[in-house]
Amino acid sequence: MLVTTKGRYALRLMIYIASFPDRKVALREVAESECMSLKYLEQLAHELVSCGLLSSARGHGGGYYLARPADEILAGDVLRAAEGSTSPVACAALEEGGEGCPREDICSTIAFWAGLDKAIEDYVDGVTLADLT
Amino acid sequence: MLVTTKGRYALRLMIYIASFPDRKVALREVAESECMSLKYLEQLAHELVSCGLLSSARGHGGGYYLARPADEILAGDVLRAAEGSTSPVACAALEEGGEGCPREDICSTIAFWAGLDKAIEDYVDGVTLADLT
DNA sequence: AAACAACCTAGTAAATTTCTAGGTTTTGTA
DNA sequence: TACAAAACCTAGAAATTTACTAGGTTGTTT
Repeated sequence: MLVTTKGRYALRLMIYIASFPDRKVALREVAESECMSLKYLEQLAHELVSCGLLSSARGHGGGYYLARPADEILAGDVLRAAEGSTSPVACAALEEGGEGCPREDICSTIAFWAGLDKAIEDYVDGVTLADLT
Repeated sequence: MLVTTKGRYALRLMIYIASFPDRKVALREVAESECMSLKYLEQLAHELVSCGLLSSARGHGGGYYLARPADEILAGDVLRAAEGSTSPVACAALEEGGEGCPREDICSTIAFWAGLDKAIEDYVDGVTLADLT
């Protein structure tokens, strides 16, 4: 499965936050409303902050808010932040700048996987968070 | 990852067999040539037979061969046979004839996942085994 | 009869994912 | 200034899935 629970949670979290553009959103609220583990959400939200998708305010009354306007955040950005990659296969030759798979020259499937990768990227990068909210 | 080792092995196995259209191919040969576990290949090949993609001949001199011409076997057929599905998420609402996810009516991401699913299906069903051989 | 190859069933080891646990630091508010 | 609420941080456990192994049986050709 290309997208795990983590990726789906990340997208739901981002959509939830995006639906309240005028205030900060505390994870406690998201956890209750979306039936997700608060502790898991905390880890996830932190990763999304690291990737520059969310900003946060600590302390009482704090919470998370979008780091950019919803129409400038791609679904692909969220999935890559959560999943690390949206690539359908773990094949070194598909990674940019990588050293490449030792079978690369004899592997007839590289181009096929690269094409699949592109089809997926094109789709997830064609939808913004604003489209989903 | 949408496609696991199993799916990649399945495709490589099918391509290998397709590259010898005039004879049966024993798995021992594939295992040695492609550096794959014979026992794992046996299980995999059996599944591909069950799904109607391969035919087999037992006994000395036996082996596997394509059940249909290579240009009538889609990459998607192979991946679905090996992976069970190529759907990027395990979301009941995406399965045909399923009962649907309990969050379906309030889940804003269903359509997004369905679209991703379609993008993937369109790609993998647009490539035949003959294209890869 | 012997060799070879598909077929079959179980189980195990490794990896990954999901989630829990128990904190600390920071900030607003009474 | 105490307190409550919230983000931040680290470690690890539980559950699941994946990849692979093990040891056979059955069928076919030579």
